[in-house]
Amino acid sequence: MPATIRDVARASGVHISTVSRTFSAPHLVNPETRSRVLACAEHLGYRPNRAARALITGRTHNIGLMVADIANPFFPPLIKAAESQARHRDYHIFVTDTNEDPAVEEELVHALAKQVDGLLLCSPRMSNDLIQQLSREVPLVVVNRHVTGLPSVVMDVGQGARLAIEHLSGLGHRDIALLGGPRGSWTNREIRRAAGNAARAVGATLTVLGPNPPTEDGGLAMAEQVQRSGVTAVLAYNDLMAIGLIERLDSLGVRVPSDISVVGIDDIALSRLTRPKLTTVATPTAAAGRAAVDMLLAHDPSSPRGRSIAGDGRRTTAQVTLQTELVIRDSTGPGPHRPADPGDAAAAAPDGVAS
Amino acid sequence: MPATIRDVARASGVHISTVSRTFSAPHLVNPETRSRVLACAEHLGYRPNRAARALITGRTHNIGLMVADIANPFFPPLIKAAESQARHRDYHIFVTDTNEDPAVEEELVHALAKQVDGLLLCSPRMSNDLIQQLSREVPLVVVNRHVTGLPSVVMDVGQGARLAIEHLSGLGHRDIALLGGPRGSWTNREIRRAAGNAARAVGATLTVLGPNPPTEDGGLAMAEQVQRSGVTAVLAYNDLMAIGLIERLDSLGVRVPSDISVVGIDDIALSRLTRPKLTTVATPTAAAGRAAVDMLLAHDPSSPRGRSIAGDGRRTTAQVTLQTELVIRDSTGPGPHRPADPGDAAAAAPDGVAS
DNA sequence: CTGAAAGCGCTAACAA
DNA sequence: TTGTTAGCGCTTTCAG
Repeated sequence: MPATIRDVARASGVHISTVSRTFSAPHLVNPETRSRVLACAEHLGYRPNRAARALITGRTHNIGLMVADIANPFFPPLIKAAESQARHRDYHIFVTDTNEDPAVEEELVHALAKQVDGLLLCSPRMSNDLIQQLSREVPLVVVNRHVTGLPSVVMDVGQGARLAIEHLSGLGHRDIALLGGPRGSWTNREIRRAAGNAARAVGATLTVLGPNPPTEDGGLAMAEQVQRSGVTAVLAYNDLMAIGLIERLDSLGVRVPSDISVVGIDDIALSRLTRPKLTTVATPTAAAGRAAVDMLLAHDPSSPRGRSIAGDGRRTTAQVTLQTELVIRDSTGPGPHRPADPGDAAAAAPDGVAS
Repeated sequence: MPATIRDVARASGVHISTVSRTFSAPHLVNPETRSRVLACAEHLGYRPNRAARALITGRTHNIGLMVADIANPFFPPLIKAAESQARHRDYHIFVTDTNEDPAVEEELVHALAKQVDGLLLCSPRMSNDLIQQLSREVPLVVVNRHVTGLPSVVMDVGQGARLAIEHLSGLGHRDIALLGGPRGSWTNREIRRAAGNAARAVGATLTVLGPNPPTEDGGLAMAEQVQRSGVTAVLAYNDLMAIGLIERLDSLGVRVPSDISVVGIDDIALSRLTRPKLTTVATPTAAAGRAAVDMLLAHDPSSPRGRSIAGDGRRTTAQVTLQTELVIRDSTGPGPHRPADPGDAAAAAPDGVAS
């Protein structure tokens, strides 16, 4: 049986409220009493029961983290960073996998609401309306998406997509395909918008292919269509799709980058290990995990369920946008239309970074 | 403000204990009353507060899952499967990352003990003694390791290592290196033992190199030593190390599999995507995650903190061993000593499975 | 600075 | 079948 506050009180000869104060408001208790209580607690292996404490304080010291697919290599670094950040602030993290299913997402928010001080929704597939509505039940921070009125952390994939298109254009590519991601993905819309604008600016044509599942298979399945489309370069919604695409192109006899250049997005660990190594847009996933936790815990400590309040009493809705970078590796090479200055992007050092 | 049991009682004109029964023992309440209560609950968006319930029942309906490194691709499929299994049994999962640090592990067990009904320790680095001692505080299930008296789920990596050595021997390799994993890893000892025995049985010499960190870098760092050692084949502690090794060997001008054959262990998703595709021992990680959750929840429901009890009242300590298989891909090829029957393993179909 | 008392949301005997 | 009562482990007024 684990020791309770009563055991400690009895052992140290004080009332339970004094033991309570020793842990939750140490400055209110006489140093001598305090050290005696602490000694007894230590000896009995006592730890305050957080659930009981939560019942009365309203703060659980738990956080929920919802991701679409734990096995998607994009998420583990984010989860790891969030868990670490939370733990250092004395919080524990519930991790849940929604299988890209909006219905599961909603149910999970309800199920976890009472057990956490807030929820991190990573790349949620629910509608904006629903997310806003759910945010009345429990504080929410949204990652990889903008939802009006809610704090969010996004990676600037738009900028990344632009850099990718400019890189390809600089290499002499004018016919580029965009391998789209899942329908309803904010990231996908962002990439599409930015890539479209960038292509227009550099005078390239952009063919959008999709939507597709954001997986290796999603890329595999599109290889023939890419081949038929006659493009000389592809920007994929993420690295996994890019890798699947390259894989299948290879078995179709299409070489990367000599026949077709491919750029991914995310810079998952894997992208450094494939042959050819993948040119990709690096997104700072670990930083996003930390930032999301920080935003959630930035609430006024005295108002358990409140939103961040600015000094003048107005609500502030923080939006963090993290920069992305283009990492040039081996899956992109010269295209049919040589650029004005041949010594430009094409000559960039391998594994170089352009931002 | 979330609705409490009292709100529902008031709205439906019954006592709170009737509302309580409606949710935790529906058969004890009149069907008409029940549906009225349910309707009110639904209308108010009421959900029982699990923390409050746990306080009195002793069951939190939470599980803790401790892994050494979330970002290690071996773990995500296990976490995903465990989370899914737990959720379908109405449990939530705390996920924590210990950074391969035994001290963090111990602290985390204490910290989570009161908040969970049990803990899954995946590849823990703590001593057996400590684990046994901690198991008196909270039910523990150990994954990837045997601890006397505790339920455990292990993959039969010994069998896998034997298959790998036999495969290499069958290809004509007689000088084989074993790239060891981290010190203190049960899996590592098991591989080493089985590989040693198998090598002896087939008349090959086994050079053990290590210990090494279980990462890509761990493999990278050993490439030169492998080259110098003069072996023609390598069995690595895991796929990550195998991939790192191949990577560096390649840049040293050593080709895989023509110069050196390499076998990994785990069959992470990545191993299918590298060039050459990795021959490896597949470990059923998802099955392990599910099995571990099942073992933890297999306790007698009436004894919140008890161990599994056999019919005759004796304790049973379940040990699940999951089979592994050899997946032959492209990183292994013929060695200098041709086998007796050339049409044997060397001719196995690509991506074939031998078990 | 410390104790007494009330109560967080809920379940579990026990009566009625 | 339902209500009453006590209390899980803890924090938080309010007195003293």
